[in-house]
Amino acid sequence: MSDLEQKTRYNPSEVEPRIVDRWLESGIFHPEPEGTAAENYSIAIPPPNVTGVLHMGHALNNSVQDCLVRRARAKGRRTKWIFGTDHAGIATQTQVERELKSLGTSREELGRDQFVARVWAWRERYGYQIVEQLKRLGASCDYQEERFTLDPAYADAVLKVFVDLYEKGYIYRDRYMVNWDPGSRSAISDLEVEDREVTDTLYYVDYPLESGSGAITVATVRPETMLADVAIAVNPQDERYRRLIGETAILPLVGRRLRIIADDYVKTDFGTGALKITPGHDPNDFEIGRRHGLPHPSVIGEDGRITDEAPERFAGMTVAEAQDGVVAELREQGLVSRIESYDHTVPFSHRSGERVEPLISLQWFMRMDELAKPAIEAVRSGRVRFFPQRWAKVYLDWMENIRPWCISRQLWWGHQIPVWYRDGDTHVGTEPPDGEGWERDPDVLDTWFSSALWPFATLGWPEQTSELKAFYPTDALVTGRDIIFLWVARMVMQGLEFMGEVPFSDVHITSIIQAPDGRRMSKSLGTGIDPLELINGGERPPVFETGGTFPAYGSDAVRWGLLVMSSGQDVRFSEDKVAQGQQLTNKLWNASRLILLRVDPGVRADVRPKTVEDRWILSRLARARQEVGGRIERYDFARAALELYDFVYGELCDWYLELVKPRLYEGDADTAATLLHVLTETLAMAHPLIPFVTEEIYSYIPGAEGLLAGRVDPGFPGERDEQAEAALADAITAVQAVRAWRDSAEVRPSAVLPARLAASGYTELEGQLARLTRLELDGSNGGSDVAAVAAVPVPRGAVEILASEHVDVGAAERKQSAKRAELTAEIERAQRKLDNPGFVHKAPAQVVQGERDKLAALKTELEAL
RNA sequence: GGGCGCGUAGCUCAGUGGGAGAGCGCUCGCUUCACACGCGAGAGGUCGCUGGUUCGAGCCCAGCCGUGCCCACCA
Repeated sequence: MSDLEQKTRYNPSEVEPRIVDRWLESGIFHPEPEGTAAENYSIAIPPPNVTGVLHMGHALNNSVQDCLVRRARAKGRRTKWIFGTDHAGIATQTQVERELKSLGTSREELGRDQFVARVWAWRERYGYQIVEQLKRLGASCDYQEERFTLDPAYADAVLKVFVDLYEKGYIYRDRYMVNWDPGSRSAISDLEVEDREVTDTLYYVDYPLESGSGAITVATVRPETMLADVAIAVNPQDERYRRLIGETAILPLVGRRLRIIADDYVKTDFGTGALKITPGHDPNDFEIGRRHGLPHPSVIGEDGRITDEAPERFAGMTVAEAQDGVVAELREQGLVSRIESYDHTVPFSHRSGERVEPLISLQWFMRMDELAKPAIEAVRSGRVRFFPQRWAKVYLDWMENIRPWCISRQLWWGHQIPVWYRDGDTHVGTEPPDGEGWERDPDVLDTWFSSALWPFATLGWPEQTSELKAFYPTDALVTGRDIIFLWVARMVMQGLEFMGEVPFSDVHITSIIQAPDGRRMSKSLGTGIDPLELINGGERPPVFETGGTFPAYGSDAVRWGLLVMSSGQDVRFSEDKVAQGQQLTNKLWNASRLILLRVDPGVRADVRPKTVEDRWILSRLARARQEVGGRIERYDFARAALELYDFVYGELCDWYLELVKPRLYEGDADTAATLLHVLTETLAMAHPLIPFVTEEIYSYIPGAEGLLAGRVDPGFPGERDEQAEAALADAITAVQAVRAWRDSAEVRPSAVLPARLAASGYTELEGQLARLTRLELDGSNGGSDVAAVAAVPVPRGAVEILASEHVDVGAAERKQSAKRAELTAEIERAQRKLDNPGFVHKAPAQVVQGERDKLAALKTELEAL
């Protein structure tokens, strides 16, 4: 134990990796699948992208989950944190394609099989990075049962779900307008589209009437799409155009005849009131086209270039080139009557960042309305609860207006759709059809389709495994609000559909941590902060104006800091909070050193209170244990973290350890036993929040067995002791009052002053009061004969300071008069309140009495001055 | 256009009906035998604005101002 002597600072870099190894070797993170889900506790991790790296969102999210999971273990529940990674279709494919490009090749050149093999190799190379990072963070996942969304068993589950839903009529294939992402050259779902504010040019274009009597003017921000116009629509009520309905206009540059049709969709007070209809390239026009039975030619291809359905001179151009070309020709012909700058929102691909091209395409869709019904009911009835609650409304609003989901993606990395075609025949099944000539659908499923099965597919479904019985449904889901629709909602729907039970009962939506300057944390913006740089030390990114490097804060500090930052609101990252966490670990370390270096190695932790301060700390510990544990269970991690900090600093270290030092130095066995008990229970209480330092200290506690991470809480936290709490509260107030007075009287800190205690109720604590304030209260300095030079008010009386060379009476007096004014004001306020009949009659008796007591106390204090 | 948040000490944030809080920063003082990543003592807030409800409002209600996010098919 001699090494403790040397280590005056806690060094997380040395300790934490060692502790991780001990945990992993112990096997305590892997529960055997026994019992039922109702008895056990489980959480399914939001699977990180297999080739991803840990970012701040992961760090927070997993700190939260680890806190819950460690708390559950301490309560003695069989606990499983279901672990694994996601194949992340687009993200992973994009990474590999980028590499191919740098090598001068492409996926097309490699061919599908080669390419997919290449992605698997990529996964082998980078897939363990994030796993190791989670271990470093201290996340106590069941790493022995790691899942991957492309594992053979998982893939079987995905295909089975597809086939089942197809057979139920929920999944169908349709030629429909989709969001085409030219970046990934795939369709994407509505949820993967983000609107961005863009300044475009609005062109007013004259379309000549066939009759030769003038023209009809339309406004458009996308003149290039006019090449696919099939009609012009006006509102049937619009007096300006009513006579033109049924007439024909001529599409400039193309020469196509466009019927002028009437549709209520068209706003009379917007643009020119005449709308060009391009069903192939605009979602609204597509709907209008359907209503009017119009064709929907396409002039923009999936490669983002103009097709040969357009006049030959435009074919092959990019969209931007085509726009320039079209506008130039229209200008030449004098058909652009006006242009103006126009701000509006435009869809962009969330993944590739490219402007989404609405295209008509043959895709697989999933009808969601039937599946949504029970999922809505599950939240309405409270079988699934959101924390904070307001997110339930967000979920419900979306669910109630749910639309079909485009589930096919034109990628190669993912679950290939289990559908085969031959001539006009279609085979849908988990196995390929018999016979020759069948061709499999080349598309893969949206990654979220497989993620939606995560809580049960990870446990062996569709087999009826003991894992499923033991751990489904899970207890909590912890995630960010950005994937409530993408993931949470879909898990609820699929869980209900295939397991007949919700996948989790609680959904905790975490805060989002922004960069210190308030911007979104993002790699591309340069605003990201790498959690591992905080843990291990590293260069401060440019978002920090201070520059320099992070000290190696350690995981505990980062975890504590993140938890205390995330009280439910979005919050700016604050390095100070991480530093505060580090100080907490160091404080706990040193408090433990004080105890462990002084207690006799033969002593064992036990509850053997001898004094009022012993009873006080036991009472405060009981309160803190209840508070910290309760806060964690209510998903109030910020408060749990602060409660812990306040107990360790404000009660254990500032007061109890100071009070108990003399007895500790004397080697009193009862004191040592009680101290060990308090320390052990403090460590246990703190462990879910700061697991490393607590585990490390625990290993030094005499008689402590096994790992703290595997220790089951003894349960009942103990009784509160009101009498001891009141006595110490007064003593603390008194000590602080005397210290403040000493400071104001400019008394040297080391000087011992003769004084007299003229207050009641301090018998048990008089000696401590004297020691902590450096007063001599034993009466040997003259007793009642000597005149007091000052009186320091304390609860129920005063401490009278006797004449001494150390006292600067003048300085003290100046301070005292300020204090007197303050007291007088407060007395007046309390008196006024009590003089108010409304208050006395209507306020609760307890409150009125409290005010009376306060007034009396204030008066006593003023008198003592 | 609709919805949900937020505006409290110089900074980052707690605080949901009864005497305004924390961390950091700042001031003063301490090499007190666990910790100078420490200890003790302080300074510093018309709780965005305006009304209302209440005996009592940072907290509840209404409006306004500022700010952020989500949803939504106005060319």
